[in-house]
Amino acid sequence: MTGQVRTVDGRVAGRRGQATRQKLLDCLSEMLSSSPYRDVKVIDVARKAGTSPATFYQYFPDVEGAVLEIAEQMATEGAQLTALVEGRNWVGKAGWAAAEELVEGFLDFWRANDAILRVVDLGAAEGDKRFYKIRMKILNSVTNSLTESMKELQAKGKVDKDLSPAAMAGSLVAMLAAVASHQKGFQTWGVKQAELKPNLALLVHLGITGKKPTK
Amino acid sequence: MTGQVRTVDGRVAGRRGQATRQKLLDCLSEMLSSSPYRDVKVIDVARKAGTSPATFYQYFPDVEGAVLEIAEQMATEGAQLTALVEGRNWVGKAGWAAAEELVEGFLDFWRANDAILRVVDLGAAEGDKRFYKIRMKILNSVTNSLTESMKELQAKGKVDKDLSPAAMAGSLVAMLAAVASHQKGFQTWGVKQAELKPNLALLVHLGITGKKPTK
DNA sequence: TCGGTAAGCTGACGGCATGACAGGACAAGT
DNA sequence: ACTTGTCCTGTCATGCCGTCAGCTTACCGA
Repeated sequence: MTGQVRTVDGRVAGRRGQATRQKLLDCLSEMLSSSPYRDVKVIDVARKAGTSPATFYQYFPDVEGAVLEIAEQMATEGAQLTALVEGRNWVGKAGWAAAEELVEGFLDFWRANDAILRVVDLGAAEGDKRFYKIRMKILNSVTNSLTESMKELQAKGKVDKDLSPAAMAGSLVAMLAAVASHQKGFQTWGVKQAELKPNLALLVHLGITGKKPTK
Repeated sequence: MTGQVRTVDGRVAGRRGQATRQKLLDCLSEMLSSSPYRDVKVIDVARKAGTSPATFYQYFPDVEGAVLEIAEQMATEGAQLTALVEGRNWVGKAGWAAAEELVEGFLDFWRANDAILRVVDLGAAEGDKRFYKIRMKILNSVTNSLTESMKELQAKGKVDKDLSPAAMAGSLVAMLAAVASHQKGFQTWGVKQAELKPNLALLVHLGITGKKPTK
């Protein structure tokens, strides 16, 4: 499917090579969590991985290239987020549960990958299509499912027809992503995690169904 | 109030110095719009401003320091966003108008300052308190006003009392900020600007009042 | 008009990251 | 032990960073 792993100069990487490569990715990932993206240097990553800068450049064109790789891996895992929405029933108590679990799952995923997601967000906002695509890959899985759910509700006449499901789903998902990436901020400020989740769930429910949830 | 403008080594800047300083800030601002934050180099900014790198370091400790300056200026202008919420009536038609104008004003402000806001967002997400403070300065003006509005509605019994106004306002503002910073993305994808705004306004209205708007 | 003083700017330099290359180290098969 | 292809590193040219001494410019009081 994805073809073999190759070095920058075209050689196929063997077992040892792949291990080194992965170690570099892991170290980079760690560095992204601990220091500003702008200050992450190839030489530091290489040192941390117990190798030399030259080795880094054998597997990646530059830091950005390696980041894209990590992001790609994460995006693949992120596809599982679809499961949070797909086949859900948005009516009655089940609807409230669906909203709650969506919020929960989303925040968890974001917390687990916050460092790399920050960089992806920045890249996407700066207009880099490669990052944008990755961000889409993650968000689309949720957005599309939500859009479908809303369309169904519209078809049954339970939601105003003049709403754009895509825009609504997109806005909700953007909200979740934004809140998720500033979770620490909310905490530092006055808002507790416990208060945040029900509010988000409420907004999601209101947005999708147009009605207050029955808890 | 703000004291005099000073160089890094403590001298007070005169008229000429301030002009140079401002020119550097303008050029930096421009560069942030046209190239990735990570790739903005002091030497490029200096060249663009028709001066030397050494001059840059006379006024700013580093690129980040200069960015903070720009962000500070923007945050001051951003305080006017409060006007979009303060003293608003959220009942009936006026409520819908309030929601619409809030969304409109927010997206406009973001579009006008997207480059610097991206960087502020990143800095805040990375945990830098200085950037976080600036982000707060902008968002708080809106968040606090919204929180007050909700509390009033709660006092009148028009909104559930078990909701946290702060969390709700924070979530809504975070949503607006997120959607605003990915406006281009939404367009590139299938969602049109014209569809986006009413949906956001609807969500804001639903979140604040708990009810569907009367248009 | 004429210094004197402080502001303003720059050339130059050591230091470090980048990115390329060639050659040596290593593992696996014969 | 030898060969082959993979893997790593020493080294080097290049370019940016951040700092300093020192030069130029503007302002001001005598």
